[in-house]
Amino acid sequence: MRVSREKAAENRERIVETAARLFREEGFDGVGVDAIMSAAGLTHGGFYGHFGSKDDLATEAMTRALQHGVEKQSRYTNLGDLVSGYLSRRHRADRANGCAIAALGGDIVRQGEGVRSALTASVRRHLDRISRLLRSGTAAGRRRRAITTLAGMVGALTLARAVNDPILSEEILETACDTFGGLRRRADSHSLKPGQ
Amino acid sequence: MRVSREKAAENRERIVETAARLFREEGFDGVGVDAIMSAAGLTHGGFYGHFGSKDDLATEAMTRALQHGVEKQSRYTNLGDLVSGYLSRRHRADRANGCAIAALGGDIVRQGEGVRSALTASVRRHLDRISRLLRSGTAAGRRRRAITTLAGMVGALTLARAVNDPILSEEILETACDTFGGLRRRADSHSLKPGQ
DNA sequence: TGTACATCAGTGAACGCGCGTTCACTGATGTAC
DNA sequence: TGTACATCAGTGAACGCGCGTTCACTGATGTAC
Repeated sequence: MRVSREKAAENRERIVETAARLFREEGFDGVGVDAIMSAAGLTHGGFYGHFGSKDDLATEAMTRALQHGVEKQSRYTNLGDLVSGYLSRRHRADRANGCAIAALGGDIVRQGEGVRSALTASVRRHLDRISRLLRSGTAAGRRRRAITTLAGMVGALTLARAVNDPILSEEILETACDTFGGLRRRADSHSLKPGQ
Repeated sequence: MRVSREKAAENRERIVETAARLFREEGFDGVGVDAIMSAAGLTHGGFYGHFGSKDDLATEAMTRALQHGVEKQSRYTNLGDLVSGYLSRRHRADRANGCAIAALGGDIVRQGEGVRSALTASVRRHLDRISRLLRSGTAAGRRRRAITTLAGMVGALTLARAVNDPILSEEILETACDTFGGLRRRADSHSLKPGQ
């Protein structure tokens, strides 16, 4: 059942993309080689013709997912849109196609250096991206705000997903969206009224 | 090799505490029943005398870890200390005894309802705690700031741990610490200088 | 208080299943002439 | 362009290991008298 080189390359590509989705959805240990290959429309035996090990695929798939994330953020031309896209109900519900840092951030510490380097590069680009969208302040100040904004986004999405209660989840999403997106920045950062 | 009831209760307790540490360090799938029991100074066979399944232990251990987290935060009397304790090098390095939300937040979505309910309760208590430490603003404003502060803390710790480069990690930790802890609140939230 | 027996916490071997990985095989693709 | 052969992408059975779980057994603890 040989397949054309072109088709084989497509298959490999599809395996990586499928894995990138499944890993984000189920975690690294939550999905097996068999499940990935099936989801890609192949059988598990062919896996090692494409990759040296499941770990190798994990590295490649994560790198891919992180790249997608950067590309997605690069489309935005203002911070409010970027943040409300990230902190949306859609993103909260769709782990499989969403931010790899939020989906697997906690597990990435235990992954190989390849994945961690890819993540670090991705974080840097996100920070540059956000920093560029900030309209005011010094370069250093914008850098700091980029860091706190990214941290706030990742943390808020993690919390909104982890929490059991839809109302609290919604509250987290909306509040973080308003604050980090810029709507409530001044109002929330310190008291409106003097006294106490 | 029967053991006194008191000793047996201690053993059970030690299993839960050990599991709470190991799960945070290695993830739910990263550590087996055998490893947990060994670390607790017992053999794996006795496990099912204490728990119905590994999942049952996971629920109990996570609940415990989350409680510890709330207790730890409750000791602080001002926000700056709380945040700089959370966003410290020590906490970054010590996943095993640190915040369960940051360590396992991404995996908790896939856990049972028991764990998620415990996490939700824990988030609520953290928010109340932080809200109470905020000195200024309306109740609603403090609530919002509590949410963005918690999100920022969790996200910053996750990023600082995940990132490969110690310098970037440090920068994230310090910036988030200053901003969410209150030191740079006004300076970062909007431009210091008019123009541009 | 002391003795005899029942209980049961913990032990370690064993089971079964799933998962990562290997391998002999198939048959379509690619290539040499 | 057509034919003959080599290559190799993909298949599916099989292997081995680890892990969650079970179980017969041990011997100290708890209890009844």
